[in-house]
Amino acid sequence: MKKTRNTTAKTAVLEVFEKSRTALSHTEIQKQLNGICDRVTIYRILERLMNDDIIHKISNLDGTVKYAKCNHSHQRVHIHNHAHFSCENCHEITCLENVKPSYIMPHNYKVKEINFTLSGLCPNCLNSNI
Amino acid sequence: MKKTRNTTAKTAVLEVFEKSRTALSHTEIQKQLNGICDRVTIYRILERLMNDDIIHKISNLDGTVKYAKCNHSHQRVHIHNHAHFSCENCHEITCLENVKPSYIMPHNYKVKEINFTLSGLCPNCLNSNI
DNA sequence: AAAAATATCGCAACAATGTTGCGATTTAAT
DNA sequence: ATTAAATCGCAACATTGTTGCGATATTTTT
Ligand SMILES: [Zn+2]
Ligand SMILES: [Zn+2]
Ligand SMILES: [Zn+2]
Ligand SMILES: [Zn+2]
Repeated sequence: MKKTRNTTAKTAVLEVFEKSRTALSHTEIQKQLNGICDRVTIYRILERLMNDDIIHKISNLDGTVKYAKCNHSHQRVHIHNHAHFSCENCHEITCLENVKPSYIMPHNYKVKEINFTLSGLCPNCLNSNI
Repeated sequence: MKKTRNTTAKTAVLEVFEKSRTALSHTEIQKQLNGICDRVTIYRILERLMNDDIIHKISNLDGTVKYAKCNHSHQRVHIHNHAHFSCENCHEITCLENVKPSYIMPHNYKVKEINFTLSGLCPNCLNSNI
């Protein structure tokens, strides 16, 4: 396994995540970075951060992909089994760290990862009475 | 609401779904149609079929999007709350009609749709001892 | 059956997102 | 300071999905 390095770009990306309450898409990250580095570099940084279990990927029903910081980084077995919420109005995606689905699988499947995304209206947009 | 029509292309797409045991991507459908119609037409047919609750969309963690026939088409309230399984080896995606997650949401969220996709190894690939 | 209305289609053009190769640069270890 | 390896920028490409518009096909009306 390669050893990852700390670079200016990587630090900048991490700061963007630190500042954000919600999950971020590649494009949103790029905008906030303000030209600090190339588009491709961001993709590569995101990949490294995922390998290092520092961020995780969230894939939404509409096909959009976002990333969020893991705030449980140092567990022995690192699994993202929490749910995510995607607001159809403001398009924000947030981690619901405390929402974990329970389910019963048929035999003969080996489950390694789950992706549980709920969509609808977030508290903000619900109150705005859309 | 527009009234949808039955066209050659639409019928052909439906036949492809009928023949398939697993969910299909736009590209896979296109290949099976063998040039019967344009790429764009397939997108438009898929959209119509989704509006008519004949197929549903499945979005995978790796960002790929597939479609599958609904085999519960004539319920009053049409919701896809079943899980899907995505095999990391053969990349097949199948509906697990009987697997439905239970979960507890915080207040103030209005959930309209869920997307629950599990990934790992399907029975076929598990037996092949990968 | 012919005419009118409208849903669908094909094509071309575009946009967004993600990937790859490679030489140049930066980082971390010696 | 030297060296090895990871990272970067750039250009080029691939894939996926969208839009506009004139042409075609289907359905409804007359
Ligand atoms: Zn919202
Ligand atoms: Zn999360
Ligand atoms: Zn498989
Ligand atoms: Zn399904």
